[in-house]
Amino acid sequence: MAKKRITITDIAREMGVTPSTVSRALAGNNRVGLNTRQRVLKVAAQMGYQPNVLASSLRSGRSDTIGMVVPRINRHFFSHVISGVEALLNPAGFNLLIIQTHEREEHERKAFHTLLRNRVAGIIVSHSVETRDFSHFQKVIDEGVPLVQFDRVSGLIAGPRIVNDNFLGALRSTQHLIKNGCTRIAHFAGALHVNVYQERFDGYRYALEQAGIDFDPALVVENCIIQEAGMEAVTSIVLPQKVDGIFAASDFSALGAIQKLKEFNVAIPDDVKISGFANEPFAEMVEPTLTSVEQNAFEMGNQVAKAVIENIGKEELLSEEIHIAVRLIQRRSSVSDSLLMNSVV
Amino acid sequence: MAKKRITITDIAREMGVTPSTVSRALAGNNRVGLNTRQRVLKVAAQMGYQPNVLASSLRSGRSDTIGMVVPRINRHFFSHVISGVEALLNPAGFNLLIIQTHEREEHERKAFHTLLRNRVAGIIVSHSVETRDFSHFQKVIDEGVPLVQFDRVSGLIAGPRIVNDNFLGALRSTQHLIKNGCTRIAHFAGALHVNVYQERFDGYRYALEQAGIDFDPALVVENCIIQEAGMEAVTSIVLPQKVDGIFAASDFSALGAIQKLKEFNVAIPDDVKISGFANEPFAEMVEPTLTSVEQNAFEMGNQVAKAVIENIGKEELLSEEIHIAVRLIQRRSSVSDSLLMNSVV
DNA sequence: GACAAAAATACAAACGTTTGCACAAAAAAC
DNA sequence: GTTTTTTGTGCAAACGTTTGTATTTTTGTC
Repeated sequence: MAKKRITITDIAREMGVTPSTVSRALAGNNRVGLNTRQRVLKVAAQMGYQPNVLASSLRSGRSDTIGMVVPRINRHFFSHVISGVEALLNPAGFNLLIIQTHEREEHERKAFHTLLRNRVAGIIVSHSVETRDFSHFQKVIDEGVPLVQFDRVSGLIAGPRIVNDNFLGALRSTQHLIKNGCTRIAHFAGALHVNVYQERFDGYRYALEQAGIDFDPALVVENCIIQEAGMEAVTSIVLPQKVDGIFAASDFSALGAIQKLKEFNVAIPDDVKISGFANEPFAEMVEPTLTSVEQNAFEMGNQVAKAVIENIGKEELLSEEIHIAVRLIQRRSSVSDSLLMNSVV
Repeated sequence: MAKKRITITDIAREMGVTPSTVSRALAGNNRVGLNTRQRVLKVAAQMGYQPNVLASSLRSGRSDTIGMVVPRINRHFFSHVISGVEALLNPAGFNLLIIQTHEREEHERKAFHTLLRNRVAGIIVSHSVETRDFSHFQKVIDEGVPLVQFDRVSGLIAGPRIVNDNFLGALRSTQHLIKNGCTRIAHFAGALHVNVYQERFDGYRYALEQAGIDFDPALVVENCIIQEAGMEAVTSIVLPQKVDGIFAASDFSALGAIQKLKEFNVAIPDDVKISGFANEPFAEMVEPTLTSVEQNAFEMGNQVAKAVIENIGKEELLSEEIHIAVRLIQRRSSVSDSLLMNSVV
């Protein structure tokens, strides 16, 4: 395997200078003469030199790798945040080490260890749904590595937090159902110890309150974010409770509800109106198309990248919380009118 | 930032032994006494020691990081291959550095450079659709880094190739359309310089030939893999040419066709039968549900991981091509019969 | 108890960089 | 023409490990 790699010393020997000069030349240090610098660059290219990042980082104590820990990379939302992060980080000379936790707290802890052992310059994280103990987050900070949280964040941990405006999205979504005539609105909630689901729940309750509709706990389905749960909720809650609107904290459970309701020949949106959350790609493919709250994942990624870059080398993390605006996309699952148009609310 | 980290030397000093003993103890080397080894482990844990992978890799010349370069991480297929790779690689002590190319050859080249600079132990790649020049692949091999290609592979490059049985998938899919009565079958093809699309095209042609149906070049739409292209193809080819079946090399173009045909009130599957490729999640959400060829992405990931592990440290790459079986999933877009059932073909 | 063999540990160099400091040569100032 | 400043380069240590060899300690044998 590994053929002998060209090192800075090889170049130095070849040119009759010292490694330090070569190093400085490659780094663009202006303490080295212009023509030697150019010669070095030429020879390096000629010899096929590839800098050894390991040696460089070890000596300099700096790293150009940022770790990113997410529940899953194949979620529409997360993959777009990743793209947004890359879009700023790569031009800035950093690269991303992505690890998925598959929603397991244990994997999340392991991921943090791996990243710390690899001496990353910073860590970006959206925690797993299992995570309730955030001591590993604190450990990262204690090691002096900047930690940026996004989307699913814990308020107990210092540092930047980039979050969606879940409350407002939920509020607008529920208000939209009310405006369209719903009075018994069920909520498919997520795990309420996770901030995003708690906030969506809060938005839902606030909308009801504002409209003078009594909150009925019987209409809230907890842990209802996957397709199957949405289907079940139809038989267990939606039909028996004569629900006429569903605000789901997830497009997947909304999808399950649509499918199950169709089986029962319940008309959507005439009998039951539905809106989801996250605007998954399938939202405009399902029949009827699904009203949902779109999150600006790419923009969120940009803000995340900005935050992490800003905090590298800082003594103390700046603990700001940045809210990313969301917009409600109205589709056929909640509006019968064929004059329907997408509208930003 | 970076508080002082505990090193092996700190532990050694604390215990009154030398760093080499600590190193060997942590590595589980049996040249160090049992009780000192246990003492070292305890003290290390106590002091919160995190090994420095950079220093370790630099000295040992070994790395526990594998690079993976894919067009996009949010494609159903690729994200599942990634999971399959992780499933074997993580337990084996490796971690994955994932880089997406967004289908740009330039990004692919940069990704390779980044990985080589980081001295990864191996590289896994599925090339971008733009890539026609594979000199960067060769460079990786010349550097002595094992390169494993999967799905989209180039036959010009040595080393393991893990591929789907595209030919057979296309063959079965087209035969299925023929069996269900289609005689004028269009093919939505991809870029034919990419092996997967060429193979699907070949399978389509072979099926026609076997069935005694003349191949009509007018029914082949090149570069038709995205949704919009599928919609366009309906007006430009499908309707004017009185096509009664479509074998699409991509679920996305198949989806576009379904949507457009519905606009024209063409009955699916009665007037036109459609089958796609890749079994994207939306295939069973769209109306009518879409017949497609499922690829065993997770299994492919396993094979990829196996291949890369096997080839680390090898002098010469073993150039085997492994084919992963696919299966046709029959849905309503191609079968009117309500007695339809998923069948492995 | 002397001696060899085996086991445990220490020593020191190496991996490929970066970087503070020393130093020489050239340029500028007097 | 000497001194000062600037500019360019070299020297050598350091980053935190790993590892071949040397050395010490322990164990076993007679």
